[in-house]
Amino acid sequence: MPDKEGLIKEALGYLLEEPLLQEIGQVSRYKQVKAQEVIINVGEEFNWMPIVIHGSIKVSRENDEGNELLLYYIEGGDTCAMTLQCCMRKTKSEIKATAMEDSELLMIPIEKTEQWMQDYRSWREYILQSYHTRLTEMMETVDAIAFMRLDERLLKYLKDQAKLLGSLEIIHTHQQIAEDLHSSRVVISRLLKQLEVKGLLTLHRNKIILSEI
Amino acid sequence: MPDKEGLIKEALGYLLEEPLLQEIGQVSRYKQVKAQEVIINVGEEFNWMPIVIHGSIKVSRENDEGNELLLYYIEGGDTCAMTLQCCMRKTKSEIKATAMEDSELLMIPIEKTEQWMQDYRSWREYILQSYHTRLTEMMETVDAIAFMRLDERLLKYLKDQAKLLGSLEIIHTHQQIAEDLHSSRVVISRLLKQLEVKGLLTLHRNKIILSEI
DNA sequence: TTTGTAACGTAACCTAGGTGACAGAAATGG
DNA sequence: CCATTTCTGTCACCTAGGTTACGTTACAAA
Repeated sequence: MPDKEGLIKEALGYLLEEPLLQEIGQVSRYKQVKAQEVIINVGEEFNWMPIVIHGSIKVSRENDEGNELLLYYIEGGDTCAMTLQCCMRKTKSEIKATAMEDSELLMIPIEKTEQWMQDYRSWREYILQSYHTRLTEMMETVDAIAFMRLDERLLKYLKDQAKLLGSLEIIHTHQQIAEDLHSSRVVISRLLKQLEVKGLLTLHRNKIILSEI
Repeated sequence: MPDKEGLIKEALGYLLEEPLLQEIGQVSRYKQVKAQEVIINVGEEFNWMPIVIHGSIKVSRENDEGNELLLYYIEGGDTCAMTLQCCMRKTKSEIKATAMEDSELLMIPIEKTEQWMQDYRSWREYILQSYHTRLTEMMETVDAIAFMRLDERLLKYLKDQAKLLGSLEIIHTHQQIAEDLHSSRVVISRLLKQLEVKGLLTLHRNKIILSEI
């Protein structure tokens, strides 16, 4: 177990009040997840509210027919409001959360969150801000699906990944990308090849290297 | 001016605490809007948080190139969390809100909302519930755009409208429908004709009559 | 009654993207 | 080393939906 208090302070110190940080230190559970690990799946119930203190999480939607679509990412310091609500109303999750890299989470027992809404102004703002960020990102997602062409979405996807993981090398198969964008492998291969011809990236097995962000 | 206290009690009485209802009565402004009236537009700032007490509001996204897309509806008793946040952070609206029928709104001054978050449990729950509902509806919208075919979306759209306005007669031109679904008039006419041939509806000038909900 | 206009119908055509099929290249595991 | 799997490239083909174009209705105003 690393220095939990230190990690909390580092990740959340600029967002939350000191006494709240201490409470978090007392009641939260520290958890490490490996890259590609599924943290929550559609239909599951969940009694802890996760806060990402290090790493990044991919949140996607999956419907009954197995169609999948990437919705947004959660980075260090963020939480997932959708999960929060899933906890508080004791409803089932409508989303799937997957670690994009090895990450560290704080798990907060839900019974605390309601109390903190009452006691801490910074907690209220944190939660509301989280909801707002998620809604805004959902809008961007809607924009992308509704208004952009697949090749533009693909390029945006690659650049987002690069920014998030801080590397121009994207370790993915075409199949994985196709799933995130809800397309098919053949189409992704085709469009990637076009982007390569334009000089925007180079293709390798399991790996794509962007020329620039 | 109608009996504002009565309206408030009727629309929000089962959601909010009595003392809060009284405060709302004191500080809110009552506003009537006509059908098709634009309540908020993209890029505008807004200093009041609206609560719909009667009628229904259509919320849509519009981007720089003038592309439009229907996101969700707000019905009686609901508020628009996106607007709330737009107020609290003093940021510009990312959405457009249009009255679908003659409607009545309560306008709450934003400086109250933060205070109420502290004082009233029912207010906190109301706001969080609103955010959650909006997020859930955004997910449904994403599902629809990403996974459904246009004819299915069109039928869903018509049924949603019928349910919302409580009538099988939908007063819209094909052009208006095309804008809400981000398609083109020709395509909508084509698909409507197909649905008519299948016996699911009948077509008239400015009007579509559904066979059933 | 005529005339102008907004709404609707429909045909011909185009393109983005999905599908199936198959071959070659790269890794992996005995 | 070979065998197997996994990934990628690239055919040919199909379909949903967008676009252009133009005619036909319905209705309102004069």
